[in-house]
Amino acid sequence: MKVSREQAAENRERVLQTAARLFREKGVDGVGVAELMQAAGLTHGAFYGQFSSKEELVAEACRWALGKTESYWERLQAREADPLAAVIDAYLSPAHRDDPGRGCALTTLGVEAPRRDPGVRRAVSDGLMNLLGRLEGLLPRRLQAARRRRRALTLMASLVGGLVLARAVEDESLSAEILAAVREELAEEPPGSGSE
Amino acid sequence: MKVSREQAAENRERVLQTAARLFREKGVDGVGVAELMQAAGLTHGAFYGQFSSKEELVAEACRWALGKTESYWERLQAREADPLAAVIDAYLSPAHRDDPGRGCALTTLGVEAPRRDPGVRRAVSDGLMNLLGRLEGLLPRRLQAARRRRRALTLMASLVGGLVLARAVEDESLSAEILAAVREELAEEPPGSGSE
DNA sequence: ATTATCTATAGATCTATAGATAATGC
DNA sequence: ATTATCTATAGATCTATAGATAATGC
Repeated sequence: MKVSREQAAENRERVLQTAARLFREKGVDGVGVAELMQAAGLTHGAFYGQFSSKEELVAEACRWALGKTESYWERLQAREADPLAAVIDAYLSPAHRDDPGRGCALTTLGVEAPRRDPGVRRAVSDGLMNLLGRLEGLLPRRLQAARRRRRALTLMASLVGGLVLARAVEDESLSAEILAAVREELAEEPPGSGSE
Repeated sequence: MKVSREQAAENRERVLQTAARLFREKGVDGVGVAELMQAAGLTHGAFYGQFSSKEELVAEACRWALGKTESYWERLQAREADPLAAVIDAYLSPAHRDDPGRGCALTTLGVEAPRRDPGVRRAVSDGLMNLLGRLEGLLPRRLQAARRRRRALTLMASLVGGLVLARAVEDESLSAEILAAVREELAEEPPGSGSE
């Protein structure tokens, strides 16, 4: 049965959101189109009216997920007294670690990007560049632009790596230690010193 | 046809090495047992005489790959004047970025660990702990043990995240910029200051 | 009339196993 | 006799498509 144009757009959005969650949780190859569509409350066949291939969906899901992370950072920036510390603490929190399905896609889909279609890599690149821009904006103004840039790149790397490692290990106490270590070290390093 | 016990051990080792490479390159779900065995020069069926399941092979391949990285670091430590700088430069080199099949498994299999069997997580945890121990040993002695530990954890996170991001992006110049930024920032930060 | 969604299926994969084969090693 | 490897296949999945259905929107 056909649905209204509006309903169809809603359905598509729901597929995208479901895909973004399942791909992050189980990996792209760990989720079939049929399973995905069932989770979104639609049938397998309806998928190909919405997307031309699974790979196209992967790219759009990456873009969608990274956009969500960016708008989350934007909200933090608007309401927190120390937005940089807020981003770091939220990123390296146990809650983020334990919820990859809703978390930053760089730590999940980002690792799959190199072996996927150019569209996926494009989506990840764009998302990363946007997040880097946000981070740069949170760093102290007194730093030279080139320093801020370098600092933002390294910060992003530490966040991503810290979360990946905290998720990878089996031992809960080691995992908590990783999160705390990176958090503390990022906080302590005089981030605006520029005086090496 | 049966082969000698020695030959059988060689075959098993070759399967392990092939698996460690292909899993890192294409992801665990991206390689079938049949494809893998063919690449190792054996038949599909021979696999189940060597391993009880694909998942068991994944765990052993993780352990094998991380062991290789550790012995590589050990070699650097033995022959380089500044072994810490050597490890960092090698890790964040374009050569490492462009050869995931032979590179550090934390950046590839590490991300898959959370969704795999406990044996895989165990292998990754053990490998990571060994690498962390090596890193701690490379940090300046004058630092307190707790500081060294924290520094090693953060360093490892920056290395892993930097490599993951450098591989994820499409744009070669952005990728090179990421590697250089993390390398420089890790070198500049007075790694033994302890004077925040 | 158009089109979003449905059911059903083709064709290609996947892991794992069963049973045969042939060389090793007692 | 044992056993590492082989061929062949079962049974379950996977992506993608073809053709039917039924509600929307002109």
